[in-house]
Amino acid sequence: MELPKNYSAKQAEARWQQFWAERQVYAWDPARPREETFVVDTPPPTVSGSLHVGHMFSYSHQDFIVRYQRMRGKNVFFPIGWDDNGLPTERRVQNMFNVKCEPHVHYDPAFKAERGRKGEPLPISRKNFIELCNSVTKEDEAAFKHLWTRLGLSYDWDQEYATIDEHCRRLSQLSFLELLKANEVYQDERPVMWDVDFQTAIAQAEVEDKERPSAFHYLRFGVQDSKEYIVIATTRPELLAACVAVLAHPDDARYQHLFGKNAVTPLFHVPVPIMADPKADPEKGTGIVMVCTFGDQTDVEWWRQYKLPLRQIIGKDGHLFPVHFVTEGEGGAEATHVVEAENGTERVLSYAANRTISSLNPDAANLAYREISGKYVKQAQKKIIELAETAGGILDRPSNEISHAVKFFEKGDRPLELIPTRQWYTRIMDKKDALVGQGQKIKWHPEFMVKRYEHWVEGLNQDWCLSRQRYFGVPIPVWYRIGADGVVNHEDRLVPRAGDLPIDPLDDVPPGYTQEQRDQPGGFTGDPDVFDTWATSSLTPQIASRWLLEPERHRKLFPMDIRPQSHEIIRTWAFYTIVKAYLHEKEVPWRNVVISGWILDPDRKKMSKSHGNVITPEPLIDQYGADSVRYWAARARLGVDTAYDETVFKVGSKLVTKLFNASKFVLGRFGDIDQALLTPDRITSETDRAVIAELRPLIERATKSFDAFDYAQALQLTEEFFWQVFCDNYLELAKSRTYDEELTEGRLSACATLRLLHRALVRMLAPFIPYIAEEVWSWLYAHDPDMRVSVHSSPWPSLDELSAVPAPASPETYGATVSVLDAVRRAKAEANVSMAAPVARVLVKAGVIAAKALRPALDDIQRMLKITELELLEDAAAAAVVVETSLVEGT
RNA sequence: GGGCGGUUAGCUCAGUUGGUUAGAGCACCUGCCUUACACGCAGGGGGUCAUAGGUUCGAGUCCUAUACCGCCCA
Repeated sequence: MELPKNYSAKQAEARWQQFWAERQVYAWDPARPREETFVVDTPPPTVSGSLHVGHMFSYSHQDFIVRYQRMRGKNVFFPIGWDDNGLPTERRVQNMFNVKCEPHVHYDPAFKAERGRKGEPLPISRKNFIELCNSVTKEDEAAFKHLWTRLGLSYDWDQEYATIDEHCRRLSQLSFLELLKANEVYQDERPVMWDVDFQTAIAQAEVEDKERPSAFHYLRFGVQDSKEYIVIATTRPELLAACVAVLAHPDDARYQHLFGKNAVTPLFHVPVPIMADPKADPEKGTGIVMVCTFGDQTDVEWWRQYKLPLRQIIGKDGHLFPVHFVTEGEGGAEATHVVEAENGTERVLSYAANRTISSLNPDAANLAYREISGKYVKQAQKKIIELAETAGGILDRPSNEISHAVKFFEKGDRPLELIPTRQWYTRIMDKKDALVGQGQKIKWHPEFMVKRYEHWVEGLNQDWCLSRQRYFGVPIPVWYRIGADGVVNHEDRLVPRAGDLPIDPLDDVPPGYTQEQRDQPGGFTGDPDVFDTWATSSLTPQIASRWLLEPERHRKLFPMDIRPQSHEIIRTWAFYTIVKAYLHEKEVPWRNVVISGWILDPDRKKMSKSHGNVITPEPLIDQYGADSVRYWAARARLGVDTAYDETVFKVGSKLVTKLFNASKFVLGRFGDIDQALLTPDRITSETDRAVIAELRPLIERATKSFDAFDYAQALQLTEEFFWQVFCDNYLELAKSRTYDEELTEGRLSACATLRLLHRALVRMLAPFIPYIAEEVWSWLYAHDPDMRVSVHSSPWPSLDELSAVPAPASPETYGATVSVLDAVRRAKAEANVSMAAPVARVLVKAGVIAAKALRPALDDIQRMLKITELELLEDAAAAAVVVETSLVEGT
């Protein structure tokens, strides 16, 4: 066989990609039983995010494990999906084409989006918007698929899915309908965490605390029918008009005499009750707190507990909306909610446009409110302080600056507000203990990661908000009846038949109705919202197994064996998936969770677009080759964050080159010899048996590591053995025998050993560096009767393969031999001569056992190091092997 | 403030469950073009294992506290 001088990763990669695809090397076989199957719940990456090295890192980790399992004979089920549904895609489309979705705009079938369009965002219809999202995700998916293929990830592409595709929409809606039947989801109108820019509700899992500068402002509240005043410290003075009560700790001596009286808000002159509550912290501010609808979660609790009125002044868009102050009794009761027709769809609004608040001085209150009405929260705050300064006697003392945690939507730019809206929820608060228990039934790798899950579940404080007021998502498959009076009855739901799924309630019609009845009195209306993207992503095991659609297949795949993922999504993806598996089947979704760490930048900072330290993956493959990139990923242990270090790619390249060269060499040594002459029983030399004795513990330890998902350990052990034991020592030692002109026993023994070791090592490196491994496999072993054409379908090395080779007479032969090699090589190095330089005389003194171990290896040692005269002295007193080297005769 | 993890050579990381003199790669220095490989081979310098206590015949490894870094949660 003619082999090139250098290995061309680029050419080899393309060739083997095609080979693997054509031969269906990675296809799952649905006919084989569950016990022989290894099932992976692969994370579908968010395709709208930018590709960076972190992707190649964690996705390679799964592939090491999967390739190992495949070689262990498992029928591997390794699907891949794309998470394209949701906000990131919407945002990407908005930025790319400078458009915005306006549901009242009519569909334009001829609409053509223009990339990089200038000017104001162009309003387009919901349908046009979704079409754009679909086309953009197609492009993004292609980019990911391209990268995954180049990286050599061994997915079964027949199992490909996308979380917005028809199958996923069907599964997601089916899951919802099942949970609705089981009363595990419900709809409720209550304050919910709301992003004012995206104008949607969000769930606890998507909240991020950010440290922000703020200030305590000290406001003097009057006390009704008294000259006294109380000072309240607040960070949100703009909510003053939404104040509904004032609370202090029941034991707080300063406020005892005030409980039961009314405080009067400054500027707006609204009387509010002064109440005692143990949750008020006497140490915070002045110990007395104003309750507003709504400043924070505690306000919500107090509002509920004391049935306080709702004075919602912040709108869904983050502006303060108009409020009218009146004398008590005038203008009717304070409204809480109204229903408003919006874009032809009945939509609940959480405030009354004509709402009123009773004030002791409505004229002054209205005058003050006019100044802040319509402003954004932040500007309103500034204005309120100005008004207080101008009015005088309100600010008790200068404000003091603080820094505190403010809740943000993880993708949002402005603090979250609590806004009462109608949303769908999944019941999880009543299952916290059970969910902790489910987490404990799963094995986490590394083990301590289970704590993150447990703490997250224990810290949950609200049910999972499922609905999002967005467009590119899985529609909530529900319609509502409209009464004869034209009012939507949210209690009176219409649901689709399972067989009709997936549906879009804004396009499709509920059973028994016609399109003409949409949004008409006596007719129906569709739920306008979509699901939280996690409502679908949490079903990846069911999506892949096809669950209720193909129960037989589901039983073969669920629960799955492993869930690989990184640690930041334990609270989202892992958590929600555990929730769904529990709700639907009281099962764990997988038996193992395998957690990858992160790639940090060289300064140990998280890589992110905003830091500008993101590294694009593809050029790294171009430069170093896929195997080297995978090697880099394999060096990092599970769960451990690793600083980005490009020198590791170079180390990977060196390993690839070394394997190429060593393989070329062994091919040259035994490639032309009839294989039948190179069977393990031909291994008769003690040196050869000694090195095989070294291979046994390697196989055992690497196998054990891989079984525990510790691929990094397996690589380290194998690489070390390959380089040091195989290349640097054994190859050199056995080399001269392989050059015997006749097919001597010694030559055959050496060649059979080279073959045995090399054939095992190539397989053991194959999960990490699959391209070069397949390349050299194809030269030598693809047609061995006990092997397969692809190294990746061939069996992982086992001790059985070595059983025909007896153990060496002495277990110390290898160690003793190496110590002689080292000593003589050191002598040559110190004399600054070539390793090929002849050695006149070497005297080895060794104890009885060591001498016995060494004797059969002397010939190999002598030939390797070019020693003219080699003498072994058995010295019962020698504690160790002592080597005296004379390079030149007589020295 | 609570929890989890980390801190080992200039850099990136191992350290097989407590056992000789703490390792590797990169970088650095010295040689060597040896019939696979100079992307190589041989050799060398370089560490108070964050700090302070403790357990033990013996601690990088176990315990306690502290400091710093990171993540998660209030």
